[in-house]
Amino acid sequence: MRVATWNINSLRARQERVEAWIDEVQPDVLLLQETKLADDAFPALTFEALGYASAHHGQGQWNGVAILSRVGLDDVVHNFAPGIEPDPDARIVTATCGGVRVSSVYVPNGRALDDDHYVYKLDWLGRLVQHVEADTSPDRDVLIGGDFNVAPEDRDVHDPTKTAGMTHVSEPERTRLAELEAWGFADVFRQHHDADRVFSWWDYRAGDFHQGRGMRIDLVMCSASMAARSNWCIIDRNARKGKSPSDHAPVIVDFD
DNA sequence: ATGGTTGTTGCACAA
Repeated sequence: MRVATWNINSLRARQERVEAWIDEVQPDVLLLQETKLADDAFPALTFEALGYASAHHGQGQWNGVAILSRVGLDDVVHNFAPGIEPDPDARIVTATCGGVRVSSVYVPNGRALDDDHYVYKLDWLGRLVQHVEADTSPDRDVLIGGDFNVAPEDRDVHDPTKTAGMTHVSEPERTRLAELEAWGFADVFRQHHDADRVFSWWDYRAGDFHQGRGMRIDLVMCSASMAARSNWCIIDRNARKGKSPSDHAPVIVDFD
């Protein structure tokens, strides 16, 4: 089973590219973030024609997450699981696909360490742990993929001296990721690669992509059984090239 | 050099 996650920074602006990429990569499950669409504008019929069932949790102008699956799609939960304080933003959707409990997440950016949005980000990551506790169990096949807006380690940013004091690298954010790992998740990219400075996001500005200035903030977090089944993981940086790319590259994982 | 770009029921704000 091939699972991929991709922050496409507006599905409307990226539809053609996304379809071409699906045709080339043939994911069984594709998690999308930042669709920037309301639910009634999500092109479910287009994806259905390509062989994918879909679940979308959107709000319009900003945010919006989706799951596409050609291996079944059941038991959809929009937002956090019942009983957890709902997020007014559309940032998480969960479904069971091919026997795996899958979530597509778009973690709040945080903006700056002294911004209220950063407090919201930390709280959101805490609620994500509550969500998996309520929704599933670490001894099951569980996968959360998406834009975590956190670089797990200094080797995941181009120059830690330049990002010090900024969001995405702060200790409280990394501690929240560690809490997810304590629950039972592993950052599956690191099961397969030790290399430093492999990125999934590059700012559009200042030629950052071509200068190699990015961060690895798009993660696939897997429960132990899924991590054991994973046999290959790449970040498809080719998808960041060319005309009108997203500022994120997809992460692809294959499972036995 | 605190620069630059992309997206949106845009004309400011989020990333």
